[in-house]
Amino acid sequence: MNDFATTYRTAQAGALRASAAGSRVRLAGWIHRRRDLGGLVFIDLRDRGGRVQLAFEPGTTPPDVLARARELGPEWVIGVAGLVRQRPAGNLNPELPTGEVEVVVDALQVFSASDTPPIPVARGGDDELPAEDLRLRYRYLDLRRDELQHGLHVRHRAMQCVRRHLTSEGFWEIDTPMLTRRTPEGARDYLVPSRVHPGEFYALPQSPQLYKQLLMVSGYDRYFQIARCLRDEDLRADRQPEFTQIDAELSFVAEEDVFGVGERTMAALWREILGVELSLPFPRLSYAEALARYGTDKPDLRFGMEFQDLTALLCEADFRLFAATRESGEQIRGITVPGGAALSRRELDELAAIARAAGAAGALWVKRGPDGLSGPFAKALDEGLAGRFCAAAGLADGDLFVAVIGHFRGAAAGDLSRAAVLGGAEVALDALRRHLGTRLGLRRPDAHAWAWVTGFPLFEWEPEAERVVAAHHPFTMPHPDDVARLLELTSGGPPPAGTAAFALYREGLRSRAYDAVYNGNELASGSIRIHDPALQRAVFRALGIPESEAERRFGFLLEAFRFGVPPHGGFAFGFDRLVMLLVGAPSLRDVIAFPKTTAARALFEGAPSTVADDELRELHIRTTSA
RNA sequence: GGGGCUGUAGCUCAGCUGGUUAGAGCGCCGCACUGUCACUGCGGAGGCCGAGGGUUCGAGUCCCUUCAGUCCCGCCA
Repeated sequence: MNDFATTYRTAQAGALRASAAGSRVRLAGWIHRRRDLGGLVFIDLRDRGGRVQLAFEPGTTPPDVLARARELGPEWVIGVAGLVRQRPAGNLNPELPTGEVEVVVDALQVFSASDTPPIPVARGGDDELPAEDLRLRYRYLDLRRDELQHGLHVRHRAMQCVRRHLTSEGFWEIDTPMLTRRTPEGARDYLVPSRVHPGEFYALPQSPQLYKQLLMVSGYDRYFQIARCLRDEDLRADRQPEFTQIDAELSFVAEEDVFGVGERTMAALWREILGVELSLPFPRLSYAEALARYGTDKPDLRFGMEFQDLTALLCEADFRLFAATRESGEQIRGITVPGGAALSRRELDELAAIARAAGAAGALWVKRGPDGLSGPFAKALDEGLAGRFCAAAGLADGDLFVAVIGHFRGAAAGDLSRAAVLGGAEVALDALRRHLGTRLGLRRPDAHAWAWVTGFPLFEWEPEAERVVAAHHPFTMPHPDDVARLLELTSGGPPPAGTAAFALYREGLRSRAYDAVYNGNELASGSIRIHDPALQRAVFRALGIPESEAERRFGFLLEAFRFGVPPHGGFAFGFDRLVMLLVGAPSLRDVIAFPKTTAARALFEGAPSTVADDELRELHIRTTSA
């Protein structure tokens, strides 16, 4: 056990407890707050371990020390020596772990003074935080606060926990290059100019994807890395330009093997950090099922309120909007909200606005009270239809039903009309489901609803470019039931383009890609990879990538695959997001020591920055603006 | 690339339909105070109202541009 004793101190200030009473200590740290009562001065001394009260009192503290204590300001770094003693009865501070003791100081040394801090470190309970730009500009001060220190402590513990666990499952931690080759697919790369090769650039890795597959080819069997990844894309509260992944890859595995490793790792984390025992295995949910039941590939499974398709029933009603679906082929889907009839009229009106904001034409609601149904379309249901509607929707007294009309994705594969592909009424109903879940307190922070979502589509359609792209990445193994169809569609002939490509997409081919979802957050994704060169060629052909181009882009991986590839697959968990959720922080910035702003600027050190012309010349770079 | 919100004292904020000397709390400085722990009391200093332009007799307030932060859509294989 480390007691933090050094040349400057005998103990950590924040670690003092009643058991230390009676002993002499030397402490060092920052002045958190000073309370000068005239004859008597109290100072809260802070170090990484917490805070302890120092008492400067006449009689014990020498007069010159007491006088100098009056001159000290917040955030000065001092060292003191004195006696730890039990606080007088009635003067304990139950708020502080050190609150039973105090240190009566008899010697004081100032290591360094501090200017008045531009942002406060010691805050009052309900003070607002300073503006984000100031917090980032003075990050070293913000990091002194308990909340951020706690976030980084949990981050450290989580990292060690993951390393310990994966090591126990036979994984080797292997690091991979930061200077790598640009990949045209996917996110924008950060580029690094080469000085020795004029006009050539490295790219910083978006992920160690290709390297970890090469490690499998090399026979390393089980690899992991807590990997830094960099993507030059626009940011969000939960997206930073550089971020950290728990990246792992295994050989000779199928989905279930990968899921087992992933969920045992998460179970270890939740146990270590939250003391919560996750229930294993996580539920598995197909992508199609997730879309049909929740309208999203990352459903919040802490509560029900599943989508119900009542098109056939409701289009019988004497209601123009419903009847119109017989012509348009749109669907009427909705959710039953238990106890939702208690919502105010104002809240009910708000629902349509939420649906519109999410791209739907609106939302319709009906509630069931003691006197039957009421709401916008209640009158359109005659007694018989109303009865069948309540039975079908499971609508009990006090419940609310909210419906959205439109084209819903997630119908059976093969039923993907073009409108359904591009539509997205499910987005609106998902927004309503999440809104109502929050409103009714169903998204409890102490509930831990994990799931693996499987069988993601193999391809996505890019409408602007009129082409098919890999939904996950081009090395993702197609779903076994869809391989035959893929080979059939891509056998011979030129790569499909335009309508031929769209027809291929419309097949709804599935892949062996999967996500881990937690309380409505996507926290990991991965896949079983292709290890069969013929199948890989078929996928490239489907993607419209000629062999020569595939060779140019991914040559080193394809070449490696000619020399014996094991079946393999893996996952990557978003580590920053995990930590953010584990500590309940509102932003990724609170669990990263030195984060960037949403404009990808580093306010503390001032990056990015301009570079002198002669330095640019050395890198063979000429800029066109700024 | 698009949209919303924010920018007034070191910090957090108020400042009405445009009106004379721009306020509060915290912090800071000074004085008093022997059991405080967001100490308390009294006094004081502190403002280019993000920047630039415009409208007006007059702009913190209205308009345009721009910068910064933030949230969202697009984007993020």
